[in-house]
Amino acid sequence: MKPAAKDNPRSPEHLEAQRNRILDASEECFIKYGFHAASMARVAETAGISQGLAYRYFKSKSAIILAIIERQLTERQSITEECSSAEDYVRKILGIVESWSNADFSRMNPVLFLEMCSEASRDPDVQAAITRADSEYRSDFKKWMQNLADKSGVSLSEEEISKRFYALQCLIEGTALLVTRQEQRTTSNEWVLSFIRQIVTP
Amino acid sequence: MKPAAKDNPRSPEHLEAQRNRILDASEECFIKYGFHAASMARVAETAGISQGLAYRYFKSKSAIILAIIERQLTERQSITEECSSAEDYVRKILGIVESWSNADFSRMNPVLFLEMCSEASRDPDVQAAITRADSEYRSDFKKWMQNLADKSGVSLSEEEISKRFYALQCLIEGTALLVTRQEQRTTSNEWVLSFIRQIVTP
DNA sequence: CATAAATGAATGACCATTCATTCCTTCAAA
DNA sequence: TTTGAAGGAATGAATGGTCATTCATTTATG
Repeated sequence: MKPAAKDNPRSPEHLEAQRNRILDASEECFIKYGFHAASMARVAETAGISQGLAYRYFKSKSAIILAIIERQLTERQSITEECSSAEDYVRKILGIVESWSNADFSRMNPVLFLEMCSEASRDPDVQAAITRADSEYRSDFKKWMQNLADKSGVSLSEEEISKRFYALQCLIEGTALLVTRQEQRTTSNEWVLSFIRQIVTP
Repeated sequence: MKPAAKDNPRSPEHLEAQRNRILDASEECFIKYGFHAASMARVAETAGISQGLAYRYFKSKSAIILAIIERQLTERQSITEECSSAEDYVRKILGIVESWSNADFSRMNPVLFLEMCSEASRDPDVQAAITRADSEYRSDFKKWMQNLADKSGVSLSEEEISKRFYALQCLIEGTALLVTRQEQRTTSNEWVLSFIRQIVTP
């Protein structure tokens, strides 16, 4: 019997695991110190590897941030695919906003998101990656919203759905921005939740 | 006759002008490169002074970011004071959101705002400064909203107004976050404006 | 002349990236 | 089954550069 593939340094599984270890460590460090203030030395230390090895897996430090965006996109796609019903979709969105409001950042970290947006305003590659992610989200939302409208016998134009998506983004990302600087939440976000419900009502 | 005080290096006016020059240059550089990636050399060059001089006016680089927040707070206070009527207040808020949507960042720069929030998640001093600014904004809003409710004969609790303010912040800051990464706006933000109007309706 | 503003070169730390080297697995030949 | 060569994975010290901050010195004013 062959040894377990996972422990074999030559196996594709090992390579991908290493890659993910580096991405995990990078996320951790970017959140803790910020993208520019996080050194590759600390990323390597956090990942438990040597500094040089990181450059076997990623061409440069900024290549890592692109890979993080890509990975998040992939993870999200699998989530979307497994949520079949329309109710699932909005429940998932509300779930993320509410978990953030309760300082639960396990699903998607708002500080990391901020860090990426900051970088997007300067690095065109990062901007392109995020724009691509945005349009995937939008097209998902369109599909879902169109379907919901059809069931209610309401007709919604492409443009109308785009406007709603823009408002939805504002609310989600506004929440992300707010929670990054509040030690503890004291205010309820029921207005935000009510607005989100308005948006998803045909 | 004495020479004009403005050109006199010993006058308090000159000292404050220098200080503001450094703050202006810092804002410009933080927007352009990000807080950690902007070097003091470049800040000094942008301000047209020597590197050492910046340290006569600010103890350290992070002291500058605190001073920027303080200065914005001061500027905003004078704006609030000069807007007497209730209509003025909401017109001002709508004006900011709409100017951002039209890529006009002259009033308050969203990228700079992002940079500060990022830093707040790591530097407690920055967090404290922003929290202080937040509560000034909130107390302004409370005063204004309470007044508006009274005129309409509606009674609004402190808590209710806090909730509305939280939602207002979400919408404003969500817009800020979105505009930092879109090359050109294609979507109208009429839903966002409608939500803001709901918030300010007693 | 005394004093404060301003300079800019110097300092020591730290950074991203590279590369000569070592470690480890594979696999074909004995 | 053992051997050893081949080559990819991993190391970590070295490199060249940049950074924030300091300070001896110069400049300008009252």
